[in-house]
Amino acid sequence: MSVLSPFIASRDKSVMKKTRTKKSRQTPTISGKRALIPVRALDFVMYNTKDIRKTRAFYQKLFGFKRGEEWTDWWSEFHTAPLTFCLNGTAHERHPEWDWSGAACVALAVDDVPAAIAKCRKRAFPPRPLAPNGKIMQRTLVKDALNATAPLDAILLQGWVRTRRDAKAFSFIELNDGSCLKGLQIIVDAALPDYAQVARVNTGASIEVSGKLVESKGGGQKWEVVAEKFTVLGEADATYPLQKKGHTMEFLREIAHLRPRSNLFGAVFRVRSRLAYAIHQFFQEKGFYYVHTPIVTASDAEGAGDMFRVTTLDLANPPKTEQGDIDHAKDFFGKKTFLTVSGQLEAEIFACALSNVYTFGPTFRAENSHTSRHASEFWMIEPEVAFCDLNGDMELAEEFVKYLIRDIRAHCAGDLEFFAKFVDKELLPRLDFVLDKPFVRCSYTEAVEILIKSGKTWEHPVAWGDNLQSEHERYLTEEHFKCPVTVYNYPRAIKAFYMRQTDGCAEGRETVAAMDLLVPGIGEIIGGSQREERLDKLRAGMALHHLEEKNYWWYLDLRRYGTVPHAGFGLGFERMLMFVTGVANIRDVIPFARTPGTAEF
RNA sequence: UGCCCGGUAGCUCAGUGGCAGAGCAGGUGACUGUUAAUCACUUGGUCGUAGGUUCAAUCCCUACCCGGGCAGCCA
Repeated sequence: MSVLSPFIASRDKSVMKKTRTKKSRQTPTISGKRALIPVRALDFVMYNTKDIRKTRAFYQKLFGFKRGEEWTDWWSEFHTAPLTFCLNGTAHERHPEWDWSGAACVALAVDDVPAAIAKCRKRAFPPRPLAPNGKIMQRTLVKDALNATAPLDAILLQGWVRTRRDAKAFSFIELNDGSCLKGLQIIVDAALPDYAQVARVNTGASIEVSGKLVESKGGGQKWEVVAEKFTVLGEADATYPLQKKGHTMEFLREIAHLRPRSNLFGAVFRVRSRLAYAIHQFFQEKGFYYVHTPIVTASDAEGAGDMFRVTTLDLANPPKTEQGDIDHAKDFFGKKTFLTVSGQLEAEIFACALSNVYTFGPTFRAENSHTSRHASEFWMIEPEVAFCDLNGDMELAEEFVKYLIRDIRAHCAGDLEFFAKFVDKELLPRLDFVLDKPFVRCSYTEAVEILIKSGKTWEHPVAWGDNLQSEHERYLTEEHFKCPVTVYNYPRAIKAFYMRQTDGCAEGRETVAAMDLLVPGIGEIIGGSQREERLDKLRAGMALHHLEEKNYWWYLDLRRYGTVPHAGFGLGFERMLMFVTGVANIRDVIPFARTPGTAEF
């Protein structure tokens, strides 16, 4: 077969009309010696281009064919080779088997029409199954199929095989498409013409099945699908790492590209998605505005851990000043820059304009932490509220945490049951307990007294003025109160410069309006404070922490012009997710975790 | 970063100073409306890497790498 000449659909109104019919979108059609060959969205460029020479130039550039080469040459290559190319900066892979459905059309004049059509048919995915009424079937998600209220004569499912069990006259296939935890059982009768394909199906293969949704004859599930058409889309051989047997979390972490297909991680990431949604919903319902704070920042001393440097300087040969130091003025931003550890200072700016705001985005800590609850890259939610004091802040934090738990309880019930069964038996009672009870509020000073009176021997001794250690926080929330605890009013010296000094403190017992929300099992999940709104006190705080005012001129301006009391907090998104799912390691609630020494995927 | 534990088949793990083991997965066959199906047979290994001790090291010692736990730092 050879293609004689290109024919752009838009140049011929009659052809253009045909391209818009549904039928022509599915299969090539013939009109005299002209074949209508459906192509995918990319080719819409051709379809819409008025000037054929521009189109040629576009494809010349795209495929690198030279002027004078026959159109035929590159066109045929276009249709035979899987191509990778770049359009509008996006890399696409041209799969050799295209799904023609929904495609635009380009008309070609060919000398051997049947051969051209045969070629196209071969390249396209098998045609979408037709329902009894002749319409193309739409895919049904497993989640929706399982919720069916009546049998269905025609259903189309696509997904991945979890397990196959062969019987004498048919096979059972458990299909999962990630839409929910549960899979759907597929029955493939050995008499079916497609049955030969079942032998190619192992755990992990991707398949497409159409057939009838019927009530299951066996126990264990309400619905099952009796296949009428069965297609293997992608095989998975014996090297597929996910087996039917349970895997350790550590092993699954090493195959982060496949672990979302496991029950546990599918559930974790569905809940993660819902939790993110619930966070926005909570704040939006309360009239908070969402602020995007910068990820690259020049503020390097917020007292929240070590920061990652951001630079375009040649590290092997950096520009130097006359004194021999690295000349940061020559760097991309003209100064030293870092990845942010918090959006709080910027959020304060917006709170002092829009009143109620929140941020929700990634933050970065270059701490060399090797624990189950620290990551180098994590997401944080930071509400900031104008005209709000510490009490209002604590109330908001409590309401927020309870709202999120209630939302996940209501919308992720199936996934939570799975966690309760396999991850943390106490999960559901604990979540309900948290919902029922008001959080305990306890001042730092009271907490220190409780710890001293406990009679426990501490690895780290308790003394007023020292930070509460992990063991102390755990004792308070897990043993003493057995409930989430908000500890507030911490010693001034151990907290950040921007926290509001408490009025009327005794000499040597100065505190600031800080609060930490501690929850059983995880420890600190929220840290927040009322911000110092008085210019003179803020400057004193900066002096105490040895910070240079010139680096915070804009922050100080907020106190110079129309200052207001305001407060906010930071909630670690992943820590909340750990609390809600019972998953013990932060690396297992992040799709692709970044921790010291690990940035795979 | 400190302390502790671990690294043996694709996965989960036993094991011993003297020929390397099981279950699951894979393969073959049987059986079966099955539910991580079952039964029989079977393929599969530089015992993390590099040194050292020893007649002999997967095992004992040292260093390093990787993973996990706890602590610090924090959310």
